[in-house]
Amino acid sequence: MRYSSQRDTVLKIVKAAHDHPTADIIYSRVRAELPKISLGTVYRNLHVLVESGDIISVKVSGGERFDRRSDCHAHLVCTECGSVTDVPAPDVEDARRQVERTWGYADVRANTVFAGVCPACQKKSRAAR
Amino acid sequence: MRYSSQRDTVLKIVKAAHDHPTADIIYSRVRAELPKISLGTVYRNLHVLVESGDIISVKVSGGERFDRRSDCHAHLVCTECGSVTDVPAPDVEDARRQVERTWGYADVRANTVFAGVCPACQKKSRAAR
DNA sequence: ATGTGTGCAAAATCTTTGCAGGTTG
DNA sequence: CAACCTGCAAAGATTTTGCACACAT
Repeated sequence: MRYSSQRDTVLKIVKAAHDHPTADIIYSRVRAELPKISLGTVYRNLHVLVESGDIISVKVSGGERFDRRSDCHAHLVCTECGSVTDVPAPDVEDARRQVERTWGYADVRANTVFAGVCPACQKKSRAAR
Repeated sequence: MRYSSQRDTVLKIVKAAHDHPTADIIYSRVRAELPKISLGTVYRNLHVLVESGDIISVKVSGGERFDRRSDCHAHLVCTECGSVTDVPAPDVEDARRQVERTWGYADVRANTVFAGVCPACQKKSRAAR
């Protein structure tokens, strides 16, 4: 993996983000520093960075989002507004190992996603009635 | 929700499937019985059926897949071939309640996805070397 | 009759890729 | 220099939607 200012900036932007941005949002933030960068390059670098483990990708309804934290944690998604929040990961190590053993899968990683309605959206839907 | 043969058939096909098919695969299976059905109708009905709780949708890399089972269980995804398998859900009830309480979210549901390399793909990648 | 559901096709997303030229080591 | 990376734009893939007509209740 070779140095490039584009990759460097993409990484910096994701590491600075606390809102699990989409590729498109990352694109617009990176453009503030590198106005000539292309969306294709952003996608290519995001995937390289996921591959290298510097960042992680979270699949939720609405598409792929990127996460500055690469350590073990779970996500809490609002089903109304789509916001994503980091939360501590529950311990599923026993289940993980059991799945690995029982189904013969290799390198099994576990991923927990909680989904519900965030306080702001609860308020909004109460007001609508 | 009103009756239609299209919705009825989509539901029947998903309930009969054990392979977590994509919308497109469901489309082709439904067409065996209803050759005139359109892909748009399949999408519309899949979402209605998810909404009503008859089936569930699983988001994995590569898109949305649909699951005949609507009861509590987890998924095991192969990162190579993308196959999806049902596995027993680990107990994350304590964590779920804690998230609900701590972040003030309503109706929080938990979802666990395990990802690894399936036995068949392990074999394939060993053969490649 | 009335409101839902459908087929069709166009459009809207979102993501990937071929290519020619630039950059890094 | 050789391998890698980029910008651009076109192509892909997937999902949604407007419309006029049909069907269920």
